Amino acid sequence: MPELPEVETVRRGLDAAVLGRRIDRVEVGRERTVRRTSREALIAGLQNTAIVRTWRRGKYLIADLDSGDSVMIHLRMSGRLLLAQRGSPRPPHSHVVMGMQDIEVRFVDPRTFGEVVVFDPERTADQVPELQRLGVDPIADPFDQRVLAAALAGTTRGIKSVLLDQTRVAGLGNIYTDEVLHRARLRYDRPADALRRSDIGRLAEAITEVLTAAIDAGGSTLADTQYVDMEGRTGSFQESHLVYARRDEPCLTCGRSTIRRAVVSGRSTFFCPRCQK
DNA sequence: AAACAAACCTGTGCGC
DNA sequence: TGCGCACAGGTTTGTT
Repeated sequence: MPELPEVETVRRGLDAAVLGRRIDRVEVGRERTVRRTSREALIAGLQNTAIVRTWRRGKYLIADLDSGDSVMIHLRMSGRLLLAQRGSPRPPHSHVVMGMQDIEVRFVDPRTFGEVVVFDPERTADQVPELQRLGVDPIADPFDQRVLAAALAGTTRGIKSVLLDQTRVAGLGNIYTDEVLHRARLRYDRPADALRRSDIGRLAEAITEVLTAAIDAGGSTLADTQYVDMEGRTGSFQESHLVYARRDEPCLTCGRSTIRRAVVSGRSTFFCPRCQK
C-alpha cells in the first residue's frame, strides 16, 4: 500500500508526535511482525529509549534511538502507524504498541507482511541488508536527469519494471510508477536502455514533481481507505491520479482515448495508449 | 539476465 | 444471504 509519499507523511507525523519522548511500555501482540529478531529483542531494544531522529530511505522508515540503536519500520502492503491516547480502544491487528506516558504509537497491519525491528546501525549489513542495497531516493538524495540515467543504465528490461526495482530507484511503487510514466509520456514496456536523453529528462522531472506533489497532498488514499496518516487522516493525491485504477475511463490528458490495463511484473498497470509511447 | 509464478496473510467487493 | 473467486499500495525466493 504505502509508497514513498505515504511513508514520508507517516515519518513527519512520527517526528511531530514522539521526538524525545521516552518509550515506557512496549507490547508485541503478534510475533510475526518482529520475525526478523524476536518479541524479547524488540521489547528490550525499545524499552526506556527515546527517538532522537527519524529518517526514510525509499519505503523504509527508520527512527534513531538515544541508546545508539535504530528501529526500522516497513509497512509493506497493509501496515499503518497510528497515534492514540493510552487506553483508547485498539483497532484489530494492533501487533506492536509503543507507549509513551499518556499516548501510544500502534503498528496496525492486517496482512502481517510489515515488520518492526531494532538494529545496530553499525551492523546494518548483517541485520537489515536490504537497506544498503536501495538505489537513489528521489526526494532524500540529490536527483536529476544524470542520476536517473545512471540508475537506469545497463538493462533492457521494461521501464516500469526497472522503476519498481528498489535497488535502482527507491520509493516508487505501483501507483506512482504509473502516474510518473503517464506524465513523462512513456509506455511501461519501453526498454530502459533505449530511452533517449529527452525521455530521461522528462522522466526525472515527472518523478520529482509527482512525488513532491503527493507528499504535499499527504499521499494517496484509495477507495478502501487503507492508508491514513498517524492521526487517521486520509491523503488527497488520489484526486490527482491521471491513470491509476482508471481502467476504461477517459484519459484526462488527451480526452480522446480510454485508460487501458496491462499486467507487468504481476502488477496491474494503467496507461493511455495514445499519450504514452 | 530476464521474465514469471509463488509465497507470505487478511479483507473486500463482485457475480451468481 | 451466502459462496467462490479476483484482487490489493510490497518484497523475496525459486523456476524457466
